[in-house]
Amino acid sequence: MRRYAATVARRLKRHYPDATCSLHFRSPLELLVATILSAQCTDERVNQVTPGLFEKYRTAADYARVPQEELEAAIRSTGFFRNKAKNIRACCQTLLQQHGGEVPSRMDALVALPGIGRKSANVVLGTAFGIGVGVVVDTHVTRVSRRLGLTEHKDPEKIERDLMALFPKSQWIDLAHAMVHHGRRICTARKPKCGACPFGDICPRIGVPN
DNA sequence: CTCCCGATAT
DNA sequence: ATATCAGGAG
Repeated sequence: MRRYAATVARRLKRHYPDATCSLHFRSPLELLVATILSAQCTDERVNQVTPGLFEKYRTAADYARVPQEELEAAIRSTGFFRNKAKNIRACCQTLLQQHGGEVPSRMDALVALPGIGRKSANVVLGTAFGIGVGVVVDTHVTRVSRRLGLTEHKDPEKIERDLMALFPKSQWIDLAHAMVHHGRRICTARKPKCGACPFGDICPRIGVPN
């Protein structure tokens, strides 16, 4: 299984060598906000909203004092806009009260923020700070990992443990980015392009829908 | 488990 | 019409 995982890692690296976070951001705070917006929403849609958002609100203090309805209107098209606006505001209020207005670079502090779960914390740690304390397990990583037979689990935290056991820590950040890109381009949820898949010869679920 | 929710592909 | 999109909270 470890040998198989190494093969998967090598091919992912070969086919998605420049895979990186596709959310647009210039600071840990911008990535934190973009990550909250990305829940059940395409990164492409988030990237249409964030330029105007980041121009208008620059600091945690800006988000902490913006009226709820004003922020809702600015992020409406990303869906779940009431929850997301509430979380961004509460999140930034906590940043001001407990972290000097800065985004913390520790897992325990990040997951304690309202609206930030383990997945979002892993995104911020890995992409903004270069710290791979875990593996980002989102909808794409879940689907790709299961189809490739790297895990049998459905619970993201159990999938994360399986991936952490199968791949060396040095690969965790790039691994998730590559899997996300693979999940978007080839191993799609609805109609996977198995004919064009680089794992066509080794995938246990090649041609098997869902 | 349910709810939150708009935009897009199928 | 329905499934899905870099989820999280109650």
